Amino acid sequence: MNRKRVTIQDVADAAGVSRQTVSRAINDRGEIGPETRARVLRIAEEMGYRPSSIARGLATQHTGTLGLVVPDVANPFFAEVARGAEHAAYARGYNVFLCNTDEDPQRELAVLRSLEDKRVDGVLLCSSRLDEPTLRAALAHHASVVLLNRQLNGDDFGTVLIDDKLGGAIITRHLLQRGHQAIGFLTGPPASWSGRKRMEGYFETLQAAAISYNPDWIRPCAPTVEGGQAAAQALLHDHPRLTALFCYNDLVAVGALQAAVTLRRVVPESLAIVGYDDIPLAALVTPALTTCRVRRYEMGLQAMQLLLERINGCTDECRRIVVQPELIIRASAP
Amino acid sequence: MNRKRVTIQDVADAAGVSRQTVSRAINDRGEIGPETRARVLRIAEEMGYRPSSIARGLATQHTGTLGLVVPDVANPFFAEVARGAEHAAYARGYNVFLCNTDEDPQRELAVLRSLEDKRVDGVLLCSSRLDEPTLRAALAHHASVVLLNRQLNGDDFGTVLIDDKLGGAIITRHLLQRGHQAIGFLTGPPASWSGRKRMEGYFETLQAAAISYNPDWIRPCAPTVEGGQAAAQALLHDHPRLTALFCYNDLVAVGALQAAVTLRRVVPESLAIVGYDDIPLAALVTPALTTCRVRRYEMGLQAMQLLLERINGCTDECRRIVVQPELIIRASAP
DNA sequence: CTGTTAGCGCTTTCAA
DNA sequence: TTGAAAGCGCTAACAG
Repeated sequence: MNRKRVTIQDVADAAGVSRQTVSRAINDRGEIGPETRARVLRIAEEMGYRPSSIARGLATQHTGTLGLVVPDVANPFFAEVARGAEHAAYARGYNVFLCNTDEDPQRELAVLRSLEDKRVDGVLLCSSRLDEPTLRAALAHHASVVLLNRQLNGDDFGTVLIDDKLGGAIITRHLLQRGHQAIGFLTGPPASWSGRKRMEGYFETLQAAAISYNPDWIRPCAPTVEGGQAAAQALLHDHPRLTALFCYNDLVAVGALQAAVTLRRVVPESLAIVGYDDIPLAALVTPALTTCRVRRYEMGLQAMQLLLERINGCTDECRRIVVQPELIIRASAP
Repeated sequence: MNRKRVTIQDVADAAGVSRQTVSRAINDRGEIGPETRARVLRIAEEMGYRPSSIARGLATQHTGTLGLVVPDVANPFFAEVARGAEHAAYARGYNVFLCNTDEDPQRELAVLRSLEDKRVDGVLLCSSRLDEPTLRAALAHHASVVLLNRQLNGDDFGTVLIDDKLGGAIITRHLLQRGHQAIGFLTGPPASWSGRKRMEGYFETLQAAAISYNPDWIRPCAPTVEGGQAAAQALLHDHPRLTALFCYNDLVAVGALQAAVTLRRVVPESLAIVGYDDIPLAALVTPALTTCRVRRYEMGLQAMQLLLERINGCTDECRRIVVQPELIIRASAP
């Protein structure tokens, strides 16, 4: 089906020039006569010549490939980030390796290593779950790195962050304004940095309003519908007086919605529920979720653009992007 | 930050052997003394040596990379397929390039070409929107190809298909059994092959039951919530006597659900609605959607496994997988 | 403007 | 069992 590929040498022979000249023609370097150029290009085209990125990569030490590491592409959050990232990369002629970590640190390490072996020009690492020293070590051999949704101080990495503390504050303030005083908090995975930041926003807002809270109102949970369902059920069982639930993300909030049905708590009358992220689902469940919108596609796009700028030498200014979340009020916590 | 990479030569020098011997050690070929092997391996480890896939790829003509082409990763259907595909690839030590086509044939062509330049070992192409001759030409230079959700006869491609005709029949039969006779059909994009297949199942089932249908009950629509909303609204306006709606996918069905609210048609009492795919959303909207489940993760996984088998020489048996959809009965059409 | 000479880092012969 | 030579397909550096 596929005979041997045509190489630069084949084209050179057919055109009666050296490989160099062919190389110059296809790379559009100046130093070549316009007619030679045109002729070589025509012949290359006719022969169906396609330069091998692999050979080119070996020669130039640039592969035109990038690594995108996410916990799980099937998670709507990262799916959109991935889409934005891929778009930005495509626009600049890069291809991207998609890698799932499944939230498994071992796998994250393995993936980072394989990307290293593939000699990617840069890595966009989303929501890393590795501890600081391990992460630093794993990234040491990568030329350019952008971290999304994970902070690591003092290193030469680009960073894209959601202002989650602000998000936590926005939501808490909204609930306080609607008269809620006993607000439960499902924080997501214990290792989640964004979960902790949202919690800070929650704490500070409550303290600023001089409202006391009970540490037992705060529970970790898997960042899924099932996780939210289980955690909400347990929390509301232990603390039936809670009038509102601040959920780690929209999936958790949907789980909480289900738990509310089971426990015969009417939302929002007897229990207000707030999510985070504003995934498409948030507007489609009943009641629709009040949530904090994060522009995921734009985040992925900007993160990848940042990475590309850094690859192309800009490492000073091109350092840090902070994305502001935005309160979206719907029926679950009007 | 990152000094020059250590090469096989560096390791060879340090160990006082030839590059060959190092190569043999790391590739676990037999022809090497066990103690040399151990020593070389230890030194390589100490020096932090990582073989360059790129150089290896040039030498062996195998890159250990695969292409995954999807219309849109942010679409939950393809996100899950991508996850399954990536898992299968990872398990066998391959990396996968993620490429979005945005349903744009030009972009699909461009992406297939760039994958060719990257010398991927194989391509998993999902829901190609290219016409037959163009598709054939675009795939001609790829060694191994698996097509998912797209048929192309007589060529040396692996194929993974959903039995959509069966799906269409299953749904239609269910609706007939519940006494529906006037069943509208929102078929999705006119170019969609799966839409046509589902329609065939619909037709045949109605004919077998000697039920007449009106061609005007069948309407195309964008495969989105908005598309479903608009199309359902228009269709129900023109044909208020319809008692059931067969929707191209769950997103369209959710749109239809919204249209029903607008038109004050209570679901399912005054209008039954059925979706397709069983995305997570389907179980979470109110009323929950009756739908046809397609195991997307497994599809992606199997498709990639098929591709890997074909790459490793099995091209006769390893040809075609047909996935059976499954009726999931929920509240929207009990 | 064009060609020649060296690699890029690895594997694959083929000898020793 | 080990090593030397040659080459994968391309570009960089230097001549001419």
